[in-house]
Amino acid sequence: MAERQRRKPGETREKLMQAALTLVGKGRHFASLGIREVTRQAGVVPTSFYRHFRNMDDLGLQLVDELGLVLRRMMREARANGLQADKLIDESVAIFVAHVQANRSFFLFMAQGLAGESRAVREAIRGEMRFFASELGNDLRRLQLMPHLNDADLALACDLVVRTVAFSLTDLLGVSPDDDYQVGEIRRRTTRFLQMVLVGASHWQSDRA
Amino acid sequence: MAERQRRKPGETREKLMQAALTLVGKGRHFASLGIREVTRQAGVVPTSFYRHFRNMDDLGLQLVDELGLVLRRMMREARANGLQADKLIDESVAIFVAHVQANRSFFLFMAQGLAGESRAVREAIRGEMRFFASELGNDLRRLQLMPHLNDADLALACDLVVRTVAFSLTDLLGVSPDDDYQVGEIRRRTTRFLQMVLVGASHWQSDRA
DNA sequence: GCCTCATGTGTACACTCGTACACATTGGTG
DNA sequence: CACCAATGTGTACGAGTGTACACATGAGGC
Repeated sequence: MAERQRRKPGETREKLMQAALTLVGKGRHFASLGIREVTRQAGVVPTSFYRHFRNMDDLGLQLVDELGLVLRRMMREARANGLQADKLIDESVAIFVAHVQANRSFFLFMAQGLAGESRAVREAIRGEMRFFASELGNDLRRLQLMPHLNDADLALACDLVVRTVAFSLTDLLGVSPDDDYQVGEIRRRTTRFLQMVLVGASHWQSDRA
Repeated sequence: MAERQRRKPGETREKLMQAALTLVGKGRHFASLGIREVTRQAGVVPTSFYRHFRNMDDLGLQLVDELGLVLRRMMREARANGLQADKLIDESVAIFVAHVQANRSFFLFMAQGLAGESRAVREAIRGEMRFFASELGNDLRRLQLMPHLNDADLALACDLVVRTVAFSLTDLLGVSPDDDYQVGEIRRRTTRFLQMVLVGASHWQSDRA
């Protein structure tokens, strides 16, 4: 056990979370992972698992927390990018696609968790989506786009945008990340969806019965 | 074995599929089900499984086929319902909600399968959604709504509608079927989403750069 | 310098799992 | 009637699973 000395605190914990993500990235579903399987992938003895997590659901919840960080990074980059409205959708979608490719396993976990086995994980992921939508609402209000919408309708539109992007996520995860053509098609298609949603939002007030 | 005599052909096959759905309905994820577990729920010996399915993925694929029947029934009912445009969205959403409640396990399976472990099941479910969207396109064209859209843009709008409904599906499956208030909220919210999408589609052509 | 706590290891046990094999019973076809 | 294919049953085995328990080792506070 000479190599034990250089171990940082929390290292095994990270190895276990990373191991779960790796398995998900290899095509496994999170709900079908077992404790032994994860510890094996992490190169750790099974009993070590319990030093950090009570069970697999607990590990899932902590993964959602890290997922939150990934999403926040993505938002920050999108915000820093540009403010001219015409290219805004296009570039935001591009940033989204890039982040998904760079963190494929995380987003696979997110897509699985939306209809996953653990209610707690499901709701945690939905919470992240709600947060994302509300931040988007803040931005749109600040940029004075959609000034004719009241708060409730703006929130509705933002929710619809986030849902649309989330569904595109499952498209994106279904094709090989190296298949530039398919990825480009999904990017274009997502952009069109969002354009259509925003056209709907622009004409919303005036069209209501 | 006196009770063996009254067995119809294919009965065990149905019992197995129903057993898988039952387990999914109880909150389990399809990806985490095992052959023994399903046969136990079906009241059948494990080896019987292989008389009808090669493995769990195979059973999943056959479940998707049955899911197709459920979706077609739902479409037929929606079509038979009414043709006046103003209430069309409202009533279609109501029919959707009713069918989800009546076939909860099937739709749970569908929601899980969208990001499931088996690529074949994933693509089969997407195929069903594509079919649904194309039928919706036929109807909209026949009813002469959205006459200003060319075929590609109409298909785009229909795809967006189907995605929006599919996401609402996961909302609906997340609340108790007896919670009338929450179910009603989801129904109203879904209706608003679809209205917004259709407003976007109506103003699509004229707004494009 | 010692003691304690957080962390990691090794062993063990009772289950469950997928699946192979041989056998029993049926309904339909020659 | 004899026979076959389809379908169901029972048994068996090796591998994998969750987790309990006792033990080892390092870091930090007294």
